[in-house]
Amino acid sequence: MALTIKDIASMAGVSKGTVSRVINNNPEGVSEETREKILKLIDEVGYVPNKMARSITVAETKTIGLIIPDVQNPFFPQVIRGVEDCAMENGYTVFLCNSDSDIKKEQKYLYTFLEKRVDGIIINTSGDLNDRKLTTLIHKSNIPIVILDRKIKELSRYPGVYVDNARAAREGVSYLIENGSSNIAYIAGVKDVYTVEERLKGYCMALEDRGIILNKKYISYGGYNIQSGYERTREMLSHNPEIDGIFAGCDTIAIGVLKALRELNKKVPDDIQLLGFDNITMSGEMVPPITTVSQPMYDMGYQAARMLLASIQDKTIHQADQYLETVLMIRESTGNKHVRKEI
Amino acid sequence: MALTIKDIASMAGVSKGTVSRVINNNPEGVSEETREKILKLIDEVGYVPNKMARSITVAETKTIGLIIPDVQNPFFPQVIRGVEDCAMENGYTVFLCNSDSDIKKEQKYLYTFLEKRVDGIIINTSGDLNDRKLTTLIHKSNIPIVILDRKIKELSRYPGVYVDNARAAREGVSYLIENGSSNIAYIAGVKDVYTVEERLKGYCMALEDRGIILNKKYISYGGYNIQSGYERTREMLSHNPEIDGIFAGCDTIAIGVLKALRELNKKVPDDIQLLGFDNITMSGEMVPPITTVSQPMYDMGYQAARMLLASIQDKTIHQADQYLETVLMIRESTGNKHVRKEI
DNA sequence: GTGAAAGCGCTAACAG
DNA sequence: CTGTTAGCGCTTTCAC
Repeated sequence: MALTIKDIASMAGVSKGTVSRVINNNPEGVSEETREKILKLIDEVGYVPNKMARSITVAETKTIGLIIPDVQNPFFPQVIRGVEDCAMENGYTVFLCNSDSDIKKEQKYLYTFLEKRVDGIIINTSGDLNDRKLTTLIHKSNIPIVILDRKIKELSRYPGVYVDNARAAREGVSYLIENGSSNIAYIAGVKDVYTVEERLKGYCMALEDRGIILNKKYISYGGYNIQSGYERTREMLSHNPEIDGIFAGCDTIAIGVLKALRELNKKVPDDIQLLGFDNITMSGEMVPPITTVSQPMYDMGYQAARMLLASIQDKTIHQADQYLETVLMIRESTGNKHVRKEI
Repeated sequence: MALTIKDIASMAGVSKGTVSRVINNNPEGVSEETREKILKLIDEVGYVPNKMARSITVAETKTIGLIIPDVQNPFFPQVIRGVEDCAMENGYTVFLCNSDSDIKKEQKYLYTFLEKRVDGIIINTSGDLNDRKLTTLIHKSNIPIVILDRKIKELSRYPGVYVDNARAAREGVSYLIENGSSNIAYIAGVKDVYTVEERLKGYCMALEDRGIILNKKYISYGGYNIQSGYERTREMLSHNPEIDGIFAGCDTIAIGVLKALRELNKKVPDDIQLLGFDNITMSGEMVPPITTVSQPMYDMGYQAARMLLASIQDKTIHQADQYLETVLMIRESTGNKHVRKEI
């Protein structure tokens, strides 16, 4: 149906090889004259080279696969954008796949990536792949992979880009304590997820630093959504009215927490200080604006892609894990209670 | 390097054809016995069929391309998810591309899709493609396309899924008027964008319905972000302090508007009513929750994909444009001023 | 500088 | 039921 290199060759009265050299911008092996003639012809007749066919012979697709739990979670659009920008700058196109943190879907997508011979994969999962055969296939395929944000046991041999969640959480929770909170709840994300556990470590360390004894009742696991943050906060406060600080597992949860506090007539930060995590755009637009641990989301995506492209280009070098910096964004949901009360 | 169908064939002592029949689940033409033998072998040695190679011979890639302005705009994640879900359910993988509404990038991506021989394209652009040659290539390629949300002049021959922006805006603005506003500003999106102009029509109709004369000073065009909504509102109110209602071009803008109103100590809705558009998650979480025109974003994506897959399967049928329903989500940023004042 | 030929991994008749 | 053959559209030696 569509024009092929063969058509162009015969139309131009040259061989396929020559046309091939031209469309690949092969600098040598073709005279300026014929090159221009062919280029002009291609333009006139509207020939679009079939990259699929090229890919099969050169064994590279200029395509990378990206698996994330869900684009609808506000954390991801920025990292996706980082990945895509870097990919695009280097001539790669990206397959975007939402796994819903469902192992079955992750497996399916990974296998599809293998079938489609993507040049590399960036993946953010909730935990383990749990499929010995798949991981074997992946290893054997020799395809470069970089892990994003959450470590994966079966894929521990691959490099990744992370943030020091424990350190960041420790810093944030310490700030809460410094500003007068001592009964701090951790309205966390899903149990057993790497980042959730790391942040728990940080939370515990901060308490320990100040000699505050950990109260397990103050920890609640659940979904990464507003509703879940809202419900768990109401639940938490009904049982533990003494709570005067809340560390939310992510900003989306924090927004739900804030909603609950508003309904319960708790003043933020006077009655209860609130700390989020991520620094999604909306966290700064709430009333009050939420203090949060800012993650370099765009950069995480961008760096992951850079790393991946580097391993694609040189499969022999072993990339080292990369840890990006977080910064505590102090806004109005936290603050020194004593100072405030004195006003 | 990797195993090929040929390797499997020789290992199993059969021909490539037989292996091909097995991996394609071709129901006939192969005995249960050899089928199982081959399947077992494939599993043991870890062979992953090369879909690239398959694609070139069967002329289908099971891939679709999706172009949107920017994943980071909260409107898109849901539509992307709708597209992806439908694609995935039907065995397709999607290329996600962010164009930033930049014609050059749109052209580049479109050309890449042609080169990679995607089976279909879903596109949301800001306006015209402005590239006669490209559109010719697209037409000649005979590739199915569906337009998403915004009509495109050069691609008017393709079907799309839309919302009746004019009707929706008219309904929303009418609601503002019914509740006592008469000096209503339209803090719009980017000028000349299809949806922006359609909503303007609705705004004008609503005014006309009630005999309110259009004041052009009340219309402001600008970016789809919080900052822009914020700045334009301050500007607008400084020149036109009589304004008692604002129709924001989208919810992101509305959030910026709200921020400005808060700073200016304008009570919402008592002093100024606020109406948004889209119904992104956060619009319901603001204080006060924003009344907005709810668009079925996920469904728009899902239906666009359905439509596309239908045209892929049957290139001869001509799909009709599809208009999805909006609903006015009445929340607390609007309300009857007189009733409120009487309280 | 250019053409011819072989081959990439797979599918699709066509025989038998 | 299975093997053989001829491509699919392109790249890549290797001669000339």
